[in-house]
Amino acid sequence: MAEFNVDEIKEFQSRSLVEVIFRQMEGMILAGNFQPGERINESRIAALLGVSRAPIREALRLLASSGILEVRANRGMFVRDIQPREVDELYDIRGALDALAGERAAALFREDQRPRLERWMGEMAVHVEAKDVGGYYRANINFHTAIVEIAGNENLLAMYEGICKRMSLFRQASLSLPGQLGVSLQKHRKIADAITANDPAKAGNLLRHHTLEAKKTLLRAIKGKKTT
Amino acid sequence: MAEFNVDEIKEFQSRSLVEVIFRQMEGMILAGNFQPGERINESRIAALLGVSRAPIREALRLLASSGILEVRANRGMFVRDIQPREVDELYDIRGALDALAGERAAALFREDQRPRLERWMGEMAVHVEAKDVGGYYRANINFHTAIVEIAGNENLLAMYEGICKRMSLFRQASLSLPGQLGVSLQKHRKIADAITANDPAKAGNLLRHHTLEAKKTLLRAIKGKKTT
DNA sequence: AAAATGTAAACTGTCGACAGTTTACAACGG
DNA sequence: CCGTTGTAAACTGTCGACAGTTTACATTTT
Repeated sequence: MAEFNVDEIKEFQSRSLVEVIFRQMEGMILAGNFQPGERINESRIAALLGVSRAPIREALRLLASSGILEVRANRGMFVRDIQPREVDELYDIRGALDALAGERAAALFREDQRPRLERWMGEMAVHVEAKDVGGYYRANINFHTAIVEIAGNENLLAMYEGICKRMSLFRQASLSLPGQLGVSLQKHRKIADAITANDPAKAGNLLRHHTLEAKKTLLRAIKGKKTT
Repeated sequence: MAEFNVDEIKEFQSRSLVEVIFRQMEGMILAGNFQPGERINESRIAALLGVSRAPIREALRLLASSGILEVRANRGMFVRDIQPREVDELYDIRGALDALAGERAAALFREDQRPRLERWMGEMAVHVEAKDVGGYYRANINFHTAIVEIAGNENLLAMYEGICKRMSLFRQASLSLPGQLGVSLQKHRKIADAITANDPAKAGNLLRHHTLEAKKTLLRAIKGKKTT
């Protein structure tokens, strides 16, 4: 565990305390400040944030229900250690949601939304050029999330983001990326084109296929390396 | 609000208190003991269950994150009042998950799982005969849930059940059922056959189409009646 | 009579403390 | 030297109480 960004904590007034704590903790866990498997010490966090344990516990329970933490009775909350088996499951779900999002996005797309897609296409290209795997990973997620946003289904967006967050807890999440960098760009180009051409069926199928491929590549990379 | 089933509360030992409260409250809300829009009074529930407010609050926060309750700052938790707009969203998501589940279930199906599907097929038939809309609604959900279980993806199952629970909060959820009763049985027969024949593509397509149809029927029924 | 204002009750948000369990560790026995 | 047992520290789970906000109601004003 590591330093706290106490700045945001001060914005008491509007948001409720547990929401602020929730966001703060989520950010820190996803940023890697806590290791998977590590226990979260309620008292310590309460002391660091200068609040009592009650709101901390409520926030942690929220993180547990979103799949980022794990509750063990009388032992506390632990950062979840996502296993390949679960990544497999999550990828399948993400694929189904991606396909739905692609269909709806293609159906609803309007020209003024084009920059929201092209922005991330551009960023991905830059990161491929620079061989910046981390940057590419983020731009890639942002691209897909933009599609879900355009799909205009708030519940879908919430679930999608939840799945992405959980998957990012998987230690070797970006293991398969290096090999994909080149091919990936062209696939995303086609996806963006199908959406901007208002072709739901095509966008849906491309996305379904794309996510399935990504999953296979990752799982193959894991079995190849066995780095744990 | 109404009576409490205090029986289950006694099983302290194994499960944690907030889990018991969570299940208890969830059951009561879904059973209709609380009206959509109604406020949940923490103190009253704490008194009724004979515990303090702390575990109650943690359980309620969980229910809020699962979409059953709504948090309003400094005003408390309210039973969510699901609107047609959101049912529309949830149906689309459920459709995508149904299709995925159908594909995976058809791929993984083994003969010894047949009774799990046929049981609910039988129940649906009985309820159609008796024109018992409520019973049919439950058997129908159980049938689809059985498919998701056979798909063998625990995360998918959790999400699926979450969506079904939220949809059941929609007041006119069963509005469209009466008209469907007859046709529906044959459709489900085909779905079950595709799964037991290990035909993923067919099962997936049938389910996708089926859910879409159900959504259209319901939304049409709502607009027709406008009963709110 | 309707609107505005002020006040008390009700309720949520947060806190500090205690009870019960788990964990870490030292003393003991093989 | 290794395993066992017992004890203390650490931590979670729960509680009762208080502070601050919202809500309901009675009073006043137009």
